[in-house]
Amino acid sequence: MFHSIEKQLSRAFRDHIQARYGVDLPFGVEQPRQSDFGEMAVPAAFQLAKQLRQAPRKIAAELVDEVGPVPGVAAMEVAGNGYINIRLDRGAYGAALLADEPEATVAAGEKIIVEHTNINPNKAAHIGHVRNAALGDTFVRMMRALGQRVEVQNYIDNTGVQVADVVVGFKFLEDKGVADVKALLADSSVRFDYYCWDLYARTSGYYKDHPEALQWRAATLHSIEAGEGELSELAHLVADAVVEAHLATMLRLDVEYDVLPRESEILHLQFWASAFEQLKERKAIYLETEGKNAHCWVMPGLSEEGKVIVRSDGTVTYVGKDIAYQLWKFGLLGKDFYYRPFRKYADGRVLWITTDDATAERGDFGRGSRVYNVIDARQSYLQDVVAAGLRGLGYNDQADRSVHFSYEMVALSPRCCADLGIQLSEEDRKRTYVEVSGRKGLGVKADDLIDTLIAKALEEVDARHPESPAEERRRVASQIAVGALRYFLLKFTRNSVIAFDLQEALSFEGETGPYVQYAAVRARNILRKLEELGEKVPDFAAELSPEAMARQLQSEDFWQLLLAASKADSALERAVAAGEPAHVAKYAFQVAQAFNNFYHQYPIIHEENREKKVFLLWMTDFFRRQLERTAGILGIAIPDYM
RNA sequence: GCGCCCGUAGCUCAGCUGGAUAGAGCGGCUGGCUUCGAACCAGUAGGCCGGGGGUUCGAGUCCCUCCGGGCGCACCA
Repeated sequence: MFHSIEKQLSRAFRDHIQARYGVDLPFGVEQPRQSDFGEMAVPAAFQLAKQLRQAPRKIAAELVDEVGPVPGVAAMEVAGNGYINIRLDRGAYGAALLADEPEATVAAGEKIIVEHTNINPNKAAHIGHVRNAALGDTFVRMMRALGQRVEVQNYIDNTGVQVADVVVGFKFLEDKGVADVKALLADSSVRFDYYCWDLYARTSGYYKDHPEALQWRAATLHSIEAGEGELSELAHLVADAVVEAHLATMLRLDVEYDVLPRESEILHLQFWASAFEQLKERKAIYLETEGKNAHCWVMPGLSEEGKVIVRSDGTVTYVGKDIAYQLWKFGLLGKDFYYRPFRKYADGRVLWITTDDATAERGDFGRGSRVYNVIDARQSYLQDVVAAGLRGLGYNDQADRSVHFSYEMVALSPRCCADLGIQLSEEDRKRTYVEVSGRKGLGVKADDLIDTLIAKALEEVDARHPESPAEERRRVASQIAVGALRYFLLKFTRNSVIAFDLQEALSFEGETGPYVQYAAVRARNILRKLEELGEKVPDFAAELSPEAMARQLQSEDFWQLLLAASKADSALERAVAAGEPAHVAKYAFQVAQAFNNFYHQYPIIHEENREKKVFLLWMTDFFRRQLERTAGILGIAIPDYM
């Protein structure tokens, strides 16, 4: 509601300024610093003053006189040295919210592709991976909430060096073959992804002292590429099992995908060959004849030496494959995968996986008009190379619509390392944070963290609801844990490095997910309590006349509360435009805060004046809906009780 | 050396395409549970927005410069 008035207001002023002064003036509707200035402010007179060479206050006065009425706006006044402050018609505003008029959403024509998670399937997921997934998943939910069509891809690099290193660990360090690994997989006392976590760190360490062991890696990669031999079979065993583990971990956090494109298919279906032909044909890369990159195919431009795309031995680098993949996402490659259904989520959504089996189905994946790659900031150079590849092929539009949705890493605070018993060097101890490293096995595993959070939440739930069934308490604790974790990772803006602190992440008070959940639970409790007392939740539309609504909203307090609760669409649109899930998190917290304030200050069920009571109940229900919806966009469920 | 990011309250961070008196959480201090459950609420202290120039009617926000910190710049992914 707030947002639709914002849009109408902005349009009215823009049209009027265009007609009256002949200027197309892009300006945003602001929110005044002080609430007694009104609900919105238009700063257009300042910008116009520059062009018209007149005093802003005079222009503002003209605008107010001439712009004409805007639906929902009760008054406009000139303030300061040229602000136009807007006062809304409170009764009409409340009545519109009561009528629950649906907001106009964007017509979903084009498809947006979001790639996120993208964890190498060779070890357990860690906290940094969870930030990636939380950001990607939330951004997807945000766009879907605006009515956009979004496809979620989780790319699986099942043929890369990292998988190969774990295979090397199994085969050459532990002398385990296919049968042994299968036995390990069948052993329910072993968490396979954890096992690989340690093994990967061990193999990486081994290379350091035994550089000759790198030939094992080469042999493994060769076997994988050829698609034959025991090493290749081991690689598939490892990657498939770890992918399963990752999907399970992510499902705990309510993260789901539409399709899993795998590198093995990119290899077997020769995606790279098609991309290579295009790149050569359009001269986006050239064969270097001298210098250190001699005999390599190189993409010029980004650095002095250029970026090697094809090595002198003829193999393609990671970026090369990524260019092919990016071309496919836009439907520009001229090739497609085959697909088979991989699993069905509880909500009915089917997750597909790619296959090279030509008898399998064709699918409706890729061919996006806009692509977001959720990848950490350290890879921005490589993402630039990919975009440059598109440009080199003449796909400038697609390059522009190819967004590196970057975010900073999750590091560990020194205190957190101490809590986890991680030994630090003298040097690291002085730093404000320590970078996690899969190679060193240094990091917080996602499942461990979730388990710890659930245990802590369960203590709280047990203390408060000892009478509830254990299974139910467990579910509530799990929802609280996920709420806490997702909120914690989302409340930071993307380019802020998170110095992960266990104690902070375990907090359920203040600006946290549980705070938001608690507010929603309280709102529900009131409505439930009412029914327990033998009353019915009123038919608000029937009982609250426009006059009654206007009367109640004369209270400045109520008005401000309702205003705060009704800005979801405005907040959401800004957050999507800025690409910042943190803005939604912040908004959710503000609504929760407003509700807690309301809850504390006004007895609702015991209110004796009928009109006021109905109004208060409506406010409670309105807050509840807004809290549930906003939390839902953050991927945070509301427990039955807390 | 080159490129990107960061520097705002004791700590962790917001601050929307430049706008009115710089905000929140935590921590500190003071108060509030016989009430719709206190995972809550109210109050309070705490700031040359890293330094210096500039652009502008107006700068935490844009430009330049310096200082401090982080991350990239492989025939690894």
